Amino acid sequence: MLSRIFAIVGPTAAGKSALALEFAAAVGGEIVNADALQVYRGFDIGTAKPSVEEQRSVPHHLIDILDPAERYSAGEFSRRAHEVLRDIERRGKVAILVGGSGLYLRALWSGIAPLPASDAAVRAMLLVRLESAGLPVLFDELARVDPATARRLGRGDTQRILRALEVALATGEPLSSWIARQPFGASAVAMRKVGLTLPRGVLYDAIAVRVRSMLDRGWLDEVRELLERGVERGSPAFQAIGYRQWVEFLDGECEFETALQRVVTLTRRFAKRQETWFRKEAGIVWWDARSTGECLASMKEMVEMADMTELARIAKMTEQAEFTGSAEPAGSPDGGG
RNA sequence: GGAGGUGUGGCCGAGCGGUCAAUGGCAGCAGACUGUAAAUCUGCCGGGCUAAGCCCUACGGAGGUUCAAAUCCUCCCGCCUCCA
Repeated sequence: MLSRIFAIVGPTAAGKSALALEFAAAVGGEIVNADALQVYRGFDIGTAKPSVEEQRSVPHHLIDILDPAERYSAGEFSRRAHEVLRDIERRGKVAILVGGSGLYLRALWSGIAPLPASDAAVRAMLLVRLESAGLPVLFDELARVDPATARRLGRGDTQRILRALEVALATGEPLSSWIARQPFGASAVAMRKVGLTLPRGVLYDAIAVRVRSMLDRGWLDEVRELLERGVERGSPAFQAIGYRQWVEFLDGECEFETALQRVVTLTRRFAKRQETWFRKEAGIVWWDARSTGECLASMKEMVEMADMTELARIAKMTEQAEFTGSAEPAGSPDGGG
């Protein structure tokens, strides 16, 4: 069963999707998106979403499930992924998680604490206070209500300071005690983890090339359309790298070349952060993304082995059920290659 | 040909006699990360060491003035602007 769930991870532009597609086609698998932005409808080119043909050729899950204004989160992903995985397992298919959102994967792999979702009212109040009082004041407040978390966070970490305060205020219980009750690792979904990577320089070049190709495929038109359709510039989906920069360009706030350079750079830094994250994640088997043949073969082998042990198990059960006592021994776990 | 300006670490850009291996910013590198995570944040960032200290090489090049120069002077080289 372990061998029937896979996760293909690694930095952006390493070729995770392509490998997943090939693997899925070979073993009749289904792809589960583990990416924070591919969930948004209409944000296709810049998020490197699989094409419609690709999505038709292999079942895909957790793609295009939200409107740009809706919020996604690690917890939400984890819940939905559990469901999808259970479903795929029930159908006896191989599940292939693909994505580069480290926290999301960890939430699934290690079980994220059951924190309350973001509370809009509390959040709005905090934003007002941030505006009027400033971050240092909010940090001091956090140090009072949740000293453990305050100690952990940087004084300039607006995002986490707000979230920690939000949890404490909304639930009356500090974030640190929520986490203490169920830290990472308390529950887990086991799977085979495959990491795809490239030497830094090669990866950076690949990113530049891919950004260009996204433009050639009409990325700018896509952004233009989203704006025309009335998608708010501040909606969650617009935090995807590139989209914001193209909006600035389309709004006439910067030159095309400036925006382009910015997009490439941001993507590189993102890829670097992804590598930092996955590097320390335990249990990932790394492969050079330039030669995925071996990796693919290895994954297929794992599936075959899993199938065989499954067959052997079924055979054994059948044998026992027939209880013919001295019948010839049926299927055995070994076999040809 | 004449007048003026300018040349700083990978890039941009401060500094204009000592407290300068040189403020900032960018890029780069490393790290953190519990519902915004493609987000957010932190550290390092000339080289070498028996590293909270020391040594070396550095502010276009060569000289010079000073106890002391990226900072002042002379010449040379490159770039820019204006007048011819």
